[in-house]
Amino acid sequence: MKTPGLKTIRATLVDVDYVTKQGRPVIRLILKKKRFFRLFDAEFEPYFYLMPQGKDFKAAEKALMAVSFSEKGQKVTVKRVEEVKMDALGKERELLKVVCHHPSHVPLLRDKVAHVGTLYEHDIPFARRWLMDKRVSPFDKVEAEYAQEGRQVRAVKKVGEGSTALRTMAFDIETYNPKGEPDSSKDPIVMISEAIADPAGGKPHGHVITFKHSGGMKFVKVVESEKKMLEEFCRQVKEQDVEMLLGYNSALFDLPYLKARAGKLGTKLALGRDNSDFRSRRRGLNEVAKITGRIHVDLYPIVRFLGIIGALKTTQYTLSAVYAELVGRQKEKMIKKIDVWRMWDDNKMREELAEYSMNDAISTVEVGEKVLPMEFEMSRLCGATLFDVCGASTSQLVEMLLMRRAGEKNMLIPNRPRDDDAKLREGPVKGAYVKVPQAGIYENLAVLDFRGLYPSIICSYNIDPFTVDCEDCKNDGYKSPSGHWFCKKRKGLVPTVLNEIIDRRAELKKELKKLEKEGKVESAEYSVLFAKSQALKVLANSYYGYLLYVRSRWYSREGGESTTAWGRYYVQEMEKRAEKEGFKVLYMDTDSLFLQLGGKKKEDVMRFLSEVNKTLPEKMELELEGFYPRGLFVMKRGSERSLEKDETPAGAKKKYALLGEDGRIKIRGFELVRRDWSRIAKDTQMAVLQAILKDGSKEKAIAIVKERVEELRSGKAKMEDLVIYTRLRKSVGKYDIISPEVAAVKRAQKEGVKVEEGSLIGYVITKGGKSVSEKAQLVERAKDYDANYYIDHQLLPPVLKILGELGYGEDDLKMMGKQAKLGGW
DNA sequence: GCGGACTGCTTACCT
DNA sequence: ACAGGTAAGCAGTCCGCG
Repeated sequence: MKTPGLKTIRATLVDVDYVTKQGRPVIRLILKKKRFFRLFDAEFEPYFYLMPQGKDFKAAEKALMAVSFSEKGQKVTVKRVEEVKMDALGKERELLKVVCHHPSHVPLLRDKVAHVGTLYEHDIPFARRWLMDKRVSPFDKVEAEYAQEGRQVRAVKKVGEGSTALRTMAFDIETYNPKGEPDSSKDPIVMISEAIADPAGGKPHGHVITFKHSGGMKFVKVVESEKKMLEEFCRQVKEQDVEMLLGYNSALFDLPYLKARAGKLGTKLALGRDNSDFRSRRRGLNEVAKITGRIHVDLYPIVRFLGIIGALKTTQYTLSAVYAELVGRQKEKMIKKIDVWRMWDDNKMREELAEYSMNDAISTVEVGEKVLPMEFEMSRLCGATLFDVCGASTSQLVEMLLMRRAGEKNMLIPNRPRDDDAKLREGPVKGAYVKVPQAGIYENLAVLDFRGLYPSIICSYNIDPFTVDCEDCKNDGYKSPSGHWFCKKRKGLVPTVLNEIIDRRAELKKELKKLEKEGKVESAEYSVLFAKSQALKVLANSYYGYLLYVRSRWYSREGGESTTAWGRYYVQEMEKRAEKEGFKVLYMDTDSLFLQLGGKKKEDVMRFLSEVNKTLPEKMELELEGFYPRGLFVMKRGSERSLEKDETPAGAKKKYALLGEDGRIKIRGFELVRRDWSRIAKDTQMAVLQAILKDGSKEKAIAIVKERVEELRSGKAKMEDLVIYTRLRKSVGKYDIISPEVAAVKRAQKEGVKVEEGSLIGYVITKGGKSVSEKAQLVERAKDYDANYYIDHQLLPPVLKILGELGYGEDDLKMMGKQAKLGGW
């Protein structure tokens, strides 16, 4: 495509946003070739769709064109109206496309034209709309034709996959904090560290900028004052031509603090390419910050997101905890944040503080290297900027992708429900099936599960809000066990997109396997493919939840109900077949079956799998999760009594331990995987489990328990092993019931301790008081501990449950409990 | 007034 | 501010007993 007077550039599209110039919106692109390169699009017009009430399109058009009003000094009118045909809410319809002068007019017009008809797509962010309509995504390689004058884009198209390599700097600040929390109106920033990522994948390197001598290390740069330090930091960002700036909680802490100090000291925080600082914007619950001409990414919300979807095991989201898990080793330098001010004041400690600070910035880069690849892929996939994707919830990601595909298919995007409509969608939906296990120890188990059960059902049965109970397919649609049926003629958007995701992921997994065979696990190619596969997995697993999410655009209660109904049907069908084959089905949860092999062999399991898979719909597959020499299900609390009647003891659901063939133990649901149990209880339960599953030795197990009881009783237990952690989800006053953690917080608050809503509370049960709540004290304030509580309520119950399965009689266990109470060991 | 049974609130887990 | 299913502890209440 060559047009006279136009230039062409091939580069990676990195970012899109818009500004207003002389009242008109101008799309701004950042492309990257060697450096960032800006292009503009002043021609792109904001618009929305309108479905007129009644059939009179001409009258509607007239009414729209007649709208004219002023708001905040600007005149608002409709620029143009076009008639369009779209696949709208399940059928072909005519609609009006209403073109406006400015994106900010859309919400203003919304109310003024509501009487003409129903509005659609009136809340699509303008830059995203541009990406959708131009059919390009961030991190695509694009070819753009532009007029040299004003760098106006005339045409843009995707020509391949772009590079995600950006010049990346991470930064971190240390603040003076004599009061615990720093106060930006008084307390200076004492150090700023910055680390530059090595494009070749090596260790990051960087500097610490400070204004007092901090040891003789090379990386420390001493300037005269705090003000000079801020200026030096900005100068570095500029000089290094930083394209991506990373921080950890930088949107909420570092950047605002830097800005406040800059204001106080009479200087500017010139981080942007236009020397501006940053702009904060609320998004959902969290705040995000944009820096002009660079990509600022706060890793904290990303890490939280990974935690929520279960990709991270840590329950603490401090940089060091996250670093330890992601990078696989402890951070080199650890200090307590409370000590920063003391270290700064101490000439001998300042060097250590500088090392710590440097280390924080370096760790931030490394955490970024672990979590960003998936975000890049998500951005490419959903056609939304990194800014939009980072820290977005799974429902937002699913929705971004659906909206994008809807646009490509000329399908109208359904509206998000209003608050009151969302309320109407509330109400219970029957979910998965869970089989009650029989408590006991078993030998030779096989665990089977359906690969991606819900996604495969949604695809196989075309489950979508606009295919459900379709009139044409009343008699020959896909009939779900819940009584609804789904169209066989038109494929819904949800299953279409989900299908693409599943197929693409299957391809990627093949490629990954191939690379694994070639020993290329460490290669860059492998990590890119892995990140893609991760992004697809996150999305695929979110569609079912999204169907039932009351605020979703593609909500379908019937679809969700049918998905779980089919799920229950298939997993129970597999149970019947397995039993018929001669396996005993011990336990099932949602998509999995635990078989007891009994006299049968592994080959019988494999044969069973291939047999049943022949009969399942194409997208559905039952897989072998693994073989386990031993497994344990424990009694449900309170079901001990039924033992007297010689009934089979009912096991607890969602609690089991399996011994793998490799000797590893897989544990689900036990106290020892919960953070609201003390470490001593969890460690002991683990030790007992090991002794029993691995060694089959109850003597060993009992010895461990005795030892720990003695430790507690004699007062030798370490405080840190006694802490119970619980999240304080509401503010203290809002609780109907004063549980131990709430009582502990209340007591601490009375003495001036500040506890934030949503923070993790660590408390210890002490000797003072009658009820557990009265005895609870925050760990920092606890002086002693109540040995009896820890023995009877923490240590013994979890282990007795396990020992109970070893034929260790109930009476023996009771004795052990009593003896513990009496201290008679 | 007491203790046991039960309910409801709450958290964190499983898939 | 993605879904439902589940265990479990503690507070608080109810109830029978005396």
